[in-house]
Amino acid sequence: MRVIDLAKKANVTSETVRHYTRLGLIQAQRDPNNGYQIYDNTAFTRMQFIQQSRTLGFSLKQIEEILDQADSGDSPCPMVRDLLQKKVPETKAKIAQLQAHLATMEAALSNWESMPNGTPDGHSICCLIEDWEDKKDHGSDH
Amino acid sequence: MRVIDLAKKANVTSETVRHYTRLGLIQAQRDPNNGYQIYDNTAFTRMQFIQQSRTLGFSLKQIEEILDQADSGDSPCPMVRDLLQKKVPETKAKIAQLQAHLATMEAALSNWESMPNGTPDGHSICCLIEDWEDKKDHGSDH
DNA sequence: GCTTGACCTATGTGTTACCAATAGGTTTTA
DNA sequence: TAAAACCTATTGGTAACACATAGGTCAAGC
Repeated sequence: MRVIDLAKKANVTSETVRHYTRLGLIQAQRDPNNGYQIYDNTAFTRMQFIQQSRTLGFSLKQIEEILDQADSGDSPCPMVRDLLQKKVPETKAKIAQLQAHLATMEAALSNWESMPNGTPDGHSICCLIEDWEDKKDHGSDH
Repeated sequence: MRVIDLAKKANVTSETVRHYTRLGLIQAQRDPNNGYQIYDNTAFTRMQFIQQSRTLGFSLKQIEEILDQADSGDSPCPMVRDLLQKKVPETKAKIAQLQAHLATMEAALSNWESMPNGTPDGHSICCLIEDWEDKKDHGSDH
């Protein structure tokens, strides 16, 4: 398989295949005639594995570690379990933050419905944001 | 005020102040003696405004547009309202995605409790991820 | 008077996971 | 045979800074 064949098979762009190859996540042989990258089914399997892992929220760096561990003969499973167990609370925190964020936006929008569009006068930049500002000091962002 | 004074007053790092200055979000005079940046209270007001806007989820690029519009004498309020109204559904979508993600992770973790740590044999990289893979095909991740 | 430490300057690099553009070589197809 | 579609490697872009570099400035203490 050449770049585009693997890309189509794995349903990604050619750039993504090249990117993973550059990072060493998948391996390729070289066609001696023209220097093209040649991929085999192992590469496709790894592509699938990478996509599974990305769906689970792993970064490419973490995936690299998982693959390295597997390549060196050790079972990456305990590591994977650990990583996921750490990701769960992180994801929960992110969700909570976004939800707080959303509440802030919706509160601002409903507050603003009754407010005029102030024309800047040198003191105020946007009365909507500045007036809303008085009502906070209880939500911490980050 | 010098960089660090404004930074302390606005509760950010000096780097952030310099960053905003480089982007033109806040303005500074130069001390003719040594070339240091000198900030006045307008800069502090804008720093506060920027932080308010960031809390509301605006990007620096959007904030730049808001400030530009205010600086050129137009009220940015309608634009701000529009931007926020667009952000609300985006944020809801992000939350939904993260929640789906979380459910995937938790399902994987509970599925894996009963599974062994496979040692890689050349066919399997991490049985946990690969076995779990069979059970999907119904959740689309972006 | 001089060193130390804390500050300042500008610039460049790193972060994430790619995408896009460049410039050039190769293969396929009409 | 020429154009279209592919390949190569390298570079720069994305967001919002953090950090490092190399050098200049300034206050205080010895």
